[in-house]
Amino acid sequence: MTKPLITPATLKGFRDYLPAPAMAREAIMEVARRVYRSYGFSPIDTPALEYTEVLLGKGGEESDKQLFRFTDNGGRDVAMRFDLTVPFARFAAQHLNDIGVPFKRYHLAPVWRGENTQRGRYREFMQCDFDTIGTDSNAADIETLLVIHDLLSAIGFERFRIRINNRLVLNGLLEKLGLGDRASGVLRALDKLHKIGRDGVTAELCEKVQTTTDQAARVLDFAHLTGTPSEILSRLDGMLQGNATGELGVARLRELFSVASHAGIPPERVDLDVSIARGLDYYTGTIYETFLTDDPKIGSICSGGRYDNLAGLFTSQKLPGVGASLGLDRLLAAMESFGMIGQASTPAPVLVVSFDATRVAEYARLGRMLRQAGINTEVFPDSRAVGKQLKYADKKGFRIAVIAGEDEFAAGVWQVKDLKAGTQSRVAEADLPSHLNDILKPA
RNA sequence: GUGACUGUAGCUCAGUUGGUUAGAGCGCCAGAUUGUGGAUCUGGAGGUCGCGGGUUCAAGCCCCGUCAGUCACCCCA
Repeated sequence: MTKPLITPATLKGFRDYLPAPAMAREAIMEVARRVYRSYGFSPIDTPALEYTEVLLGKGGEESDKQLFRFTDNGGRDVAMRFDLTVPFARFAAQHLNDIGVPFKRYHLAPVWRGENTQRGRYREFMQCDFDTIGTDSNAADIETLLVIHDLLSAIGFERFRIRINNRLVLNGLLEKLGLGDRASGVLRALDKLHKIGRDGVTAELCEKVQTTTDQAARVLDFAHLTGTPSEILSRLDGMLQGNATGELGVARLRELFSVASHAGIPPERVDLDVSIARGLDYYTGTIYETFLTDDPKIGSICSGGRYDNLAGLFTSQKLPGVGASLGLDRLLAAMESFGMIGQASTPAPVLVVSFDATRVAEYARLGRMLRQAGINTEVFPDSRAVGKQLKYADKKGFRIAVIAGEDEFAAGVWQVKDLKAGTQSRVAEADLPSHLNDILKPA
């Protein structure tokens, strides 16, 4: 009588990571940590599960519907976080006395959304957030742009565009048009300009948002501004003249593009795009979206913006801030389609072949010696045929095999086989670390 | 959440108007090669046709449900 087998399966939108993609993911996380730390952001962590009331109502109705929500065994109404920003708001309010302001933190962690899946859209995915809270200064907005740029650049991307806008500009225009009360509907329609085009947006504005055709036309004229940031900004000066909100937005954008240029950000990587609005309701100032030139369909892979009052739900203390989030799993899906994920499934470049079963101690000792020299090394556990072990090394993506049998032990040397070059040489043990490093260095 | 398409070996796929033991390439395992991977040759293993029902003498193929993936909408990383 055999036990019925359980079908091994993962839930819709939840995925396993095999070694090669898992290593790519960890590598990106290490880059993100390094870049964030280089700007002085500190790590924090928060629980995956929160009281539902903490998460509800902050990201709008849509995110409420997407919550993984249930009653725990103690009868509490709980939910899994759907982003890292709302838990951060709770965290900031709760620990304000300890953290002080301004406060800069980064947070790399999975989040969960019960929405329909697609390539690059999962129900569990990793976000890499960084935020600066407790300051209104435009310097923080500018720094956010620099971080996004340095991050993508450090991951290895060259062809990407950061699209920037400022909600103050949009709000100023809407005030002038008498649409201030319908801002979110207008912004939502406008955000689709790149997708559904001018006529589509006009239709949505007139039908869903109930604007007049004249209002819709003026919104679209505005949204269709193209050119360099400074060209667009001069046009905006005229369009928003006399509106304090709009003028402030333009001034902040002007400073941002100017500083970015002085800081050496390549101009082809930053766009001023007055049509982007972001869905999330809590952004109030600068807005960022990042698209890969070679895979725009996968969506924004790093987005964020400025908000006036992060923690208003939790404290009367006003906490303005600005930040952004890298969508790690979405980025990884894009990298996979570019063939940017390596095929190696081992983090060790060196395999010590177990040639002679009576020399287990020698192989183990060598492995330790190489590790102490900073070279990741695996010792094959079984004394199988050398050919088998080399085949294993080849398949797993080891760069070097170190081999020794009776002859080598007698001569006091090791055979070093470069699996990629196909070359082999006899090396005295004392010279081994430097010899191996010479082979590994270019990679 | 709404709508559409797809699901056959580890992978990519073929499979006639429904018709007997479901095929190929690649990969995998073994051998040629008992001290050396990638190439070549020979042999071999591997399939509940996503899963569950239904129609039929007969279902990989038709119908319903379900799960998963993809695409669009919505939303967004």
